[in-house]
Amino acid sequence: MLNHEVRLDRVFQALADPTRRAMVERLIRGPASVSELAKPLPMSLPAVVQHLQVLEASGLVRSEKVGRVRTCHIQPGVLRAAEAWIGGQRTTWERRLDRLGDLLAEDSQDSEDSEEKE
Amino acid sequence: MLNHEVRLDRVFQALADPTRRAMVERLIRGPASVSELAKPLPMSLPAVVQHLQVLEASGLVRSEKVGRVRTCHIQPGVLRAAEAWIGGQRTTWERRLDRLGDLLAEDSQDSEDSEEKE
DNA sequence: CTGATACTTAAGCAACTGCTTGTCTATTGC
DNA sequence: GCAATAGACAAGCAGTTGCTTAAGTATCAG
Repeated sequence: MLNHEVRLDRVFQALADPTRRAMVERLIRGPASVSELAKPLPMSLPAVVQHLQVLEASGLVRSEKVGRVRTCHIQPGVLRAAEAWIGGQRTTWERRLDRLGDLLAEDSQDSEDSEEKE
Repeated sequence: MLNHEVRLDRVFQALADPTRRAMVERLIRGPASVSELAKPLPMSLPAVVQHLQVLEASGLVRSEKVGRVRTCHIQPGVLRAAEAWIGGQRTTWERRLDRLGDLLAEDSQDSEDSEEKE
């Protein structure tokens, strides 16, 4: 299960770099070899491979080598997990806003009864 | 406008640390002072302040000082921006799956006509 | 077999992170 | 005023990150 906290660390860490986000944006459109990934990027091939290792460690990307070419593809479930964490925070926030709204509504309607239960 | 790429960098970088995610999870339930934020965390107060600076630099959190206490609160729009980037990737992925599905459906129905347009 | 292709591995380096401790400055309560 | 509180500021330090260049290995094409 690999802790789930550590996994989120690695996913967000992986997405924190523009080069790696560009690689994700490329791979989301379909698999690619390492050199295809490297072609548009302004850096050496070993640098790209290192970014790829970060993406693989996060679980966002997998790759297999066939012959002399390594083909990389996205693992969309991990992307969804990151989205879910953020979404969870957002819904907590929205529920809190709702509760605050309810309290305000209560406050404005009761001038006859100053004590509410609890 | 502050480049939007750099902003995503900072947001994901901010979320990549478990301490900072814990601070976000705390603040999403309502504002808190620096020492309130620090209380559950196993580190010195200056360390917490440094994490707070990262969160502020990302735009995720704002704070104002009144008297001697600095009160921090979430800026939920920035959280939504990060969610939107991930969501955008996911929908691109899903559209791609749909297209692949369509192609497979075409392929399996036409044994009479081997050439499709383009 | 021979050269080109597609990576792989390793070492090195400047910059950045995530802490620490120590000191210092503003409030606030009495 | 005086002490306790809430935080600010700075230096230092081990470990990580994001590159680089240089040198390797394994395939494939002719």
